[in-house]
Amino acid sequence: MPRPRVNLLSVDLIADAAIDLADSGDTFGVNALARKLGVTPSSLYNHVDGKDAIIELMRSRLGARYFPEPMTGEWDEIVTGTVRGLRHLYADHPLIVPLIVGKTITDPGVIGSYDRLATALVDAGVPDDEVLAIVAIVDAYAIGFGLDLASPDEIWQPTVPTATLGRLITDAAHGAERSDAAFEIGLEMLVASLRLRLQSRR
Amino acid sequence: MPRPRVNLLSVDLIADAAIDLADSGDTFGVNALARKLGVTPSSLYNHVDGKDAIIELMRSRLGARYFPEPMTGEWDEIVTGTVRGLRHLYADHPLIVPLIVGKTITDPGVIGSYDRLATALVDAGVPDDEVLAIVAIVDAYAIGFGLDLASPDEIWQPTVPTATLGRLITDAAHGAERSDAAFEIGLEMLVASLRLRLQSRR
DNA sequence: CCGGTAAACGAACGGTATTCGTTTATTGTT
DNA sequence: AACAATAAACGAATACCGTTCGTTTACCGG
Repeated sequence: MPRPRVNLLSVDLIADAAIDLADSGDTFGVNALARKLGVTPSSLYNHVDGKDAIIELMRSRLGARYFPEPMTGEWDEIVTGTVRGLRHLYADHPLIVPLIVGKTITDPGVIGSYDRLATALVDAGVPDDEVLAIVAIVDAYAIGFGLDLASPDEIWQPTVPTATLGRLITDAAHGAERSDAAFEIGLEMLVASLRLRLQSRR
Repeated sequence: MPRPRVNLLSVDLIADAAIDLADSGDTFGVNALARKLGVTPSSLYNHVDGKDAIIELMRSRLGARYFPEPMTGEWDEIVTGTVRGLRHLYADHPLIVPLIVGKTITDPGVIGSYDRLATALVDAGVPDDEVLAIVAIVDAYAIGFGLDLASPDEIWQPTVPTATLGRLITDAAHGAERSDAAFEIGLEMLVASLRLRLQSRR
């Protein structure tokens, strides 16, 4: 097929299809993505730089979707807003997490979000050398709870009898709204701890 | 080469070499692992069930290495001990994290560790439907801080000017011991929050 | 009208994980 | 001691995967 009259692909189309593909549970890859788009794998390289670039594109697009505008307000509002946004993102797209974990973040929009969070913490009085750690905690907290909400029965798969875990796993499947409540309480605890930490530094 | 007089491979040899390979930063894979062991890829399948099984084996071996005996004591000692152990594990082997994240845990030893943690929390009075969430938080906290300690300058890679992040990243490289202090404080906060949560439930 | 750009394809390359059949050393049994 | 079964290595083959490159051809600007 030569160049078609109307383009079959675009960066946004690829990003959206990639997110759908990852969400579907089928193993993620360039070939599968091309198949889903009804296109040859090589065609994708006219629009995008390869697999890693596509993944970074997914991060960017989801970031824009869940953080349409910069967080504003007091530092604690920015923290809670960021954590809640991340939690929703990871909960809605849990299978994206293994793809992006450990990969370097380059997207300017996402970098900007973390930068604003870091700036807010610095402005609030958090010592420089703890800001990155706190940002990491915030991120980890959201990831942990997002996964917990979305896939409670797939993380552990006991093949031997357990004292507690097996029972909890079967019960937890029905506790999504309870997980929600626990998340809110945990978030409140997190922010309270940060407030405490700030006061002791002043 | 036929069957050699003395075995070239064993499950433990494979597991250790796999951990070394992942730690080295070279892209992890069965072929590369076989190369490192001076052996054909197919030979590995005489001892091991494939890539995922090897990864699960790494988790198991590292678990045994960092948690040689079951945690005992009060619930808060078990929590802090587990988090510290996980942190050391992830900090010493940060490149393992992307390999194991999102993959189902089947190793009996590792399952047992989580099971004992869950049991301790239940015994301490944590409501059933929050135990899994807390275990997930504990895990996420360790992962987040482990990565923070081991690779502070690779997580973010700003290509545009930032207000705060860029400066913090360059400074943070020299702050490993500060990260250590922040970790301990964060851990103390975590346990304090759990204690508070327990009291309010009684 | 014509030349350059760009978007698709198809073919090919090197790499990966995995399977299967083979050789042969070791072990256990009669 | 002879022999069968087991097991550990290899080599070849398979079916992918991500990526590159050359080719075709539609579109757009001068």
